[in-house]
Amino acid sequence: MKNNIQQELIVLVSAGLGRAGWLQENREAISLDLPTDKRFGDFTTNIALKLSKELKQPPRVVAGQLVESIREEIEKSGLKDLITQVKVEGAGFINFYLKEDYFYEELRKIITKGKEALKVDLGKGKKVLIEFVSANPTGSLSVAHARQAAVGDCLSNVLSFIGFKVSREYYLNDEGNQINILGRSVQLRLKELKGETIEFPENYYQGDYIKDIAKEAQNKKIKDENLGDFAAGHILKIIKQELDDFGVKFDCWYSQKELAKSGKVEQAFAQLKQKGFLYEQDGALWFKSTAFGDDKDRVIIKSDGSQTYLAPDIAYHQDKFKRGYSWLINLWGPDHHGYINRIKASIEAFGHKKDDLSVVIVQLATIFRNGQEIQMSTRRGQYITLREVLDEVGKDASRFFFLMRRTSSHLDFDLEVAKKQSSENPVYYVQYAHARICSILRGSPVKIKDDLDLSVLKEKEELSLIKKLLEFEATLNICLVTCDPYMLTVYLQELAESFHKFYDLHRVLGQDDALTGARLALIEGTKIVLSCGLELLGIAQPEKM
RNA sequence: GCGCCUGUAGCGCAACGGAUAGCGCACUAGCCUCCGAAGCUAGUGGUGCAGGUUCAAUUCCUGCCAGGCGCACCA
Repeated sequence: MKNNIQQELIVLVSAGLGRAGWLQENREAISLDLPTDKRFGDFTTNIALKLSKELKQPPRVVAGQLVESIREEIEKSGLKDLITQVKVEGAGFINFYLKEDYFYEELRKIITKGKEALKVDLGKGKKVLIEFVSANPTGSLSVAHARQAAVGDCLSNVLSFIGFKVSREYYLNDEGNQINILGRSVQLRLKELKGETIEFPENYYQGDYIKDIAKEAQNKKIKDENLGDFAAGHILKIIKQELDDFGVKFDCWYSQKELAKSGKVEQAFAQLKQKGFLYEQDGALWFKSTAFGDDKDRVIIKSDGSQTYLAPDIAYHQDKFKRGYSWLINLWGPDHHGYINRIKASIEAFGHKKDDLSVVIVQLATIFRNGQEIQMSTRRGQYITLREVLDEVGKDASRFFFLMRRTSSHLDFDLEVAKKQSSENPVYYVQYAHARICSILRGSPVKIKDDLDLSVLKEKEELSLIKKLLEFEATLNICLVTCDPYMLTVYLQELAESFHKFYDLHRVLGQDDALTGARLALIEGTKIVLSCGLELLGIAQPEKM
């Protein structure tokens, strides 16, 4: 839809450049954008500004000549009847003004084809693996995980909507140090249950849930050496339930323990060794990550013979590619940013491109309660959990909240404020628009006909609402390019605003049939886009609230 | 010390390098005999500091100031 006309306009500009004799091979791509200000046409290009230096002429002079060439090209093209004006404005922008018929036809596509009309195949079936959350099964999920879950799930939704074949994966650290410590923590609580006086080490897990697990282990007579696995399994069930309640489902839970058993780690080492990227020093085995731009080489087998965390992770990422994924996206916390170079080095060592892996750092959400920051410490069990946020704020509001900031930005979140202002949360603003539309549609005696005449929609608010609907596709593209779904939340607020403004000034029902019919179609189209956007966010689309 | 993130209105946040820097909360003044006032309209008020690149800088680069996070043969 819009992509098509955008492409056609770019061809026109390009032809205009050719006519003016300014077309060159190595010129950067012609950009044709939606103007930031709606008064400046429907599409705009700054190509004349870019060219002015090279041509040693003032921008407006260049633009003036170019616009003449473009006009001549338009006369010869199929767009002749759709374009009302092309003119130079501002510093030297060339702005295109489209006939309203174009927008009416695009709206008609949305109401006749529904959500299908909003789809555009940017992914072409490319297989992408999104790994996120991947929290150790040693305690309930924190708000940091909650934000990752919201972002990862929504990004997955968006990517599948635009034609990618997406798998959501959770890497499960179900063995190693942390699991051992977890097991010993339970063991100590067991001793405590038997009446022994214990001293609880600083680095052990201290939350009350450990005591609950200890009681259950006692009932089931779990042997000491199995306590770690038992506790991890127990906690994993809790985590799965928390994610489920948050509306996040994973396609695959990838077990580190299974990976270790499979021999894939050793195979990966053998390949790296063959390629000359491993060496021994100080009794340890090192990966030569500096060959790919890392600051220093990294140990993968310690001098005591055990593996570092990096070892299985190298094999894990290699295995992702072996499973047929050509694009990997990892959502990591900011504590992992130093880890990016070494893991990218590893995929390059196996012959993949650095950009085949996109690492998105999801910044922390800092939680306040009554203005007081809550310090996070998993081991002491002092942290706000996903569960608490869900219970206090609800799924829809909390998902929207986690998504409404750029993922790379910090998020401050006072639980008390969020609760108190919950009716003023932006999610309600968007949902309210949807419910309002449903209410009008319910009360309408008139039905939307396929052959209705939309050209009666001439009011400013009507046209800007239609144009806003057509920006949906560009919004999804921004989410793709930035690997960040937050722009969708911004867009939906703008769309809701555009609708509310229309609603306030113009009545839908009770007009003559032609106008009521057209306006019903307009709000039906708005409902479709709102509903689609909310669905991608994983948020309810209430018909009443 | 090194690396990453962030400095925009009283507070919380927007702005592919573009045109008059937007929105919510708060505050002020209005709008329901009429499709949902969880809404709309108007007003108040702003780019941390200093340079640089550019026709154009909130955006890119350098330095400084401030806040957050991370810098293991931990996971």
